[in-house]
Amino acid sequence: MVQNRRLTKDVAYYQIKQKIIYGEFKPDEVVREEQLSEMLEISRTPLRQALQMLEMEEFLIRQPNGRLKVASITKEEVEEIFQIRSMLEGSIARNAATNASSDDINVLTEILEKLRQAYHFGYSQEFVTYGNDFHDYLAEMSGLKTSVKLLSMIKDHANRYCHFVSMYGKWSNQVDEHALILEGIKNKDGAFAELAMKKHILSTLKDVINRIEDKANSKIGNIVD
Amino acid sequence: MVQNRRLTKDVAYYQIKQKIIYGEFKPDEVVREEQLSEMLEISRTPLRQALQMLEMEEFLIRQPNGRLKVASITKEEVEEIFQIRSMLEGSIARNAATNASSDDINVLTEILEKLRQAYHFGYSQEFVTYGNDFHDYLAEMSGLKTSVKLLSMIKDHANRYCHFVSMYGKWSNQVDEHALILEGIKNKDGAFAELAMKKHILSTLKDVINRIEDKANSKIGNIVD
DNA sequence: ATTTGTATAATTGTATACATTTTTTTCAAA
DNA sequence: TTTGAAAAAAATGTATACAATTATACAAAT
Repeated sequence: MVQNRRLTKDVAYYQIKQKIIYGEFKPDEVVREEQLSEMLEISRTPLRQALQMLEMEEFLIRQPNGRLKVASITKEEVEEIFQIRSMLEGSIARNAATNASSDDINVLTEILEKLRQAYHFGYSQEFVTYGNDFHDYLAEMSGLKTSVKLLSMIKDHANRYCHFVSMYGKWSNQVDEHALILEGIKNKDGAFAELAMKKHILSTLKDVINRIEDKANSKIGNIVD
Repeated sequence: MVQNRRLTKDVAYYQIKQKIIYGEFKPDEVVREEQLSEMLEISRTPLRQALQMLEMEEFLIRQPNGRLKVASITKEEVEEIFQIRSMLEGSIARNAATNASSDDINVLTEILEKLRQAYHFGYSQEFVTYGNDFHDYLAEMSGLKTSVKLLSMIKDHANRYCHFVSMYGKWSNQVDEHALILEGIKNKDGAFAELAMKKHILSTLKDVINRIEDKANSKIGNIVD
């Protein structure tokens, strides 16, 4: 009998990654294996598997002396990540438009409506969730496995930065931008959907950059650049 | 004293990856830890670190029962990889053109000349090497760390496929295409360099696809699609 | 006071033993 | 002959012991 097991390494991977994304582990902080294995109450063996994964994703950086430190976040890297996202998600939107079934369009329409409601009532947590749902559903539709894989690797880095500069509730025009993408998909217009998606991602980047400048001006928090 | 150590896991990672790329381990073949640890004469602990890396890069696929199998190669995935490469390397060429120093241009000119010679004399091994050198040097120049990282992950997958369909010596126009990219860089024309690079990558994809069709027609070898 | 060398502690790297899960085999009953 | 359950084997998952490397503390020399 084959069943999907919940492996210790995967749980550890997720937990450590969350701690990095949400700032419990700070940029450039050194993490030790014993410390982590005690914290997560697991042995070093599965822990090291988890650390290896995070090292591959460059959330953790192996120093020449073998110690691991939490990756730093620079503004330039975040800008690059959004540039890459605009290209990858652009392709995804184009392919999704080509492949779209009427069921797909119904699902996306529902997600968009929930996004609109969340925005209207100021539910920032739900707003982020439905936004992600929209993008994830498109990714699934596109069938572009490699693009989706690469995207998943870099998205969390961008999310980390967004949390770092407290982006929640700072988005502008996101509802309309998503609606425009859906418009292209409904019309099976791949080129339109691609362009709308690229604009949307770059507009999101602009929001993030504005937020960085706001924080820098008001001298709140310590922004790494 | 800090020194760069040669870790068992890294050696194992490289060796196993080579065996996958060059077909010693075949698509869908199941690999066992004990088998590999005996073959490489290392214990399971560093081996498992290496396997974890290859799993993250999707050269190895973890099945629900925990067994690892060598990833398959489909024509669609290769096409997608080249599409992504054209985008990433396009950006890289654009940034490289912006950043180019006269030293950089000299280095690239030398590499191009070596590439031309290798092509002229039919040295296919050197031809591939200098081609890679050209792209790697641009990648370094661009300063786009994330793009370079993602590229390195997907390139080896494409190389694997190229070896699979015996691409060596089947390239057309590569010398001229590289020359055109260099032209854009010399003129600091980012848009031109980006376009030339994109065309170059997609032209390479076309070569690969032609090769697939040739092989399919002549019934040589077993092509996965 | 600064540097250098050495002993000690701390940390990571590796091997191996054990636990758990999955697969295969065996063998009896239908 | 087929089926199914139980036992055995084989493979992966985890914990731990040990080895090798790196960092620290501190005394001695300059």
